[in-house]
Amino acid sequence: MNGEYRNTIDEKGRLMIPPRLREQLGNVSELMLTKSTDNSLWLFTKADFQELDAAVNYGPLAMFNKHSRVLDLTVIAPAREAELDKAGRLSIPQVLREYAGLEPKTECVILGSRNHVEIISASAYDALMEEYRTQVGEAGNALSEQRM
Amino acid sequence: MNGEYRNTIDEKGRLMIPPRLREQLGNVSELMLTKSTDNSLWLFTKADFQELDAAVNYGPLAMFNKHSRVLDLTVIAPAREAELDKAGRLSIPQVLREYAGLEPKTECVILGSRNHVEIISASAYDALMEEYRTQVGEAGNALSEQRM
DNA sequence: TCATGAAGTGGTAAAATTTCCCAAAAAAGA
DNA sequence: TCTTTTTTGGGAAATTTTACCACTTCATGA
Repeated sequence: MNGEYRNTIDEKGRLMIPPRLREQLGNVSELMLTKSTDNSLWLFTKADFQELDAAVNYGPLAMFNKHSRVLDLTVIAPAREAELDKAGRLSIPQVLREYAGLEPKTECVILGSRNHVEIISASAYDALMEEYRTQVGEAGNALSEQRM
Repeated sequence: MNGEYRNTIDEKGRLMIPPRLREQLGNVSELMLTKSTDNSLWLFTKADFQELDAAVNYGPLAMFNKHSRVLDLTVIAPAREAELDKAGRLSIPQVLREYAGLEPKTECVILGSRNHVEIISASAYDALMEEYRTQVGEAGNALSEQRM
């Protein structure tokens, strides 16, 4: 999934997902919306989310595993079922809106990334990009060494 | 089970469990409420709790196994039967309230996680998240190595 | 024994929010 | 330009939340 788009949250807390991204999500109606790790939100198809959930919470005693618990409480547990209305809009529950700083009328960036859509306020996005652009070189070197 | 919600304990020590989570608990009336590992509480259906109990206390000699005993005494043994009233409210026994720092009028976070609901005071939650968010990268790496 | 009151339990009605849907407006494509 | 698709806004219905009230139980002391 790819593509960067911008849109504003309307007065009712809804965000329009561009048709291209809807299509890439498979025009599926069952979605999951959750917190990411950077004050942004991630939107998955339910199937993809469940795969992630299963990988994090593996086995009946996962709740006692520190690593599982960290990922579960930060990313998996906060997830909410979501779907797009007939006009392709996503309504974002209040807890998630607050986490991502998405008050009504906020401009935000909508990014297609691999198996999910990332939703982030424009201001948080700009700040994040400023930080990440300084790290691109380093990240690229480190990753390519790991893989070769 | 998924979803994050916030609510306050009422003057009588009761906490309203949001309809979405009630539904995910299967609208069952027989529940078990117990201590978790982080000054929070876990709410299970009786069936799921028994499953956990069985996983922790495996075999007739579990009581001699140090690990079983640790988990049993900290998490399984303190469990109390619980049920929700017609308005979906949970009354929390005093011992458990004290463990989790949940006095009346305390704001708390209610999280659906896998097969249970986690109940934690808002202040404890914020502290925990601050800690956990710094550990997400590490946890993700550790888990993905284990699983591959 | 009975009145009193505190603490817990159960319920209701109104207010606020969310969800769902429709239709007009705008944009895009032919 | 005309048709089709997309976007925006708003209204109505349904749900959820809040605030409040009534009742039971239990302990106390007159």
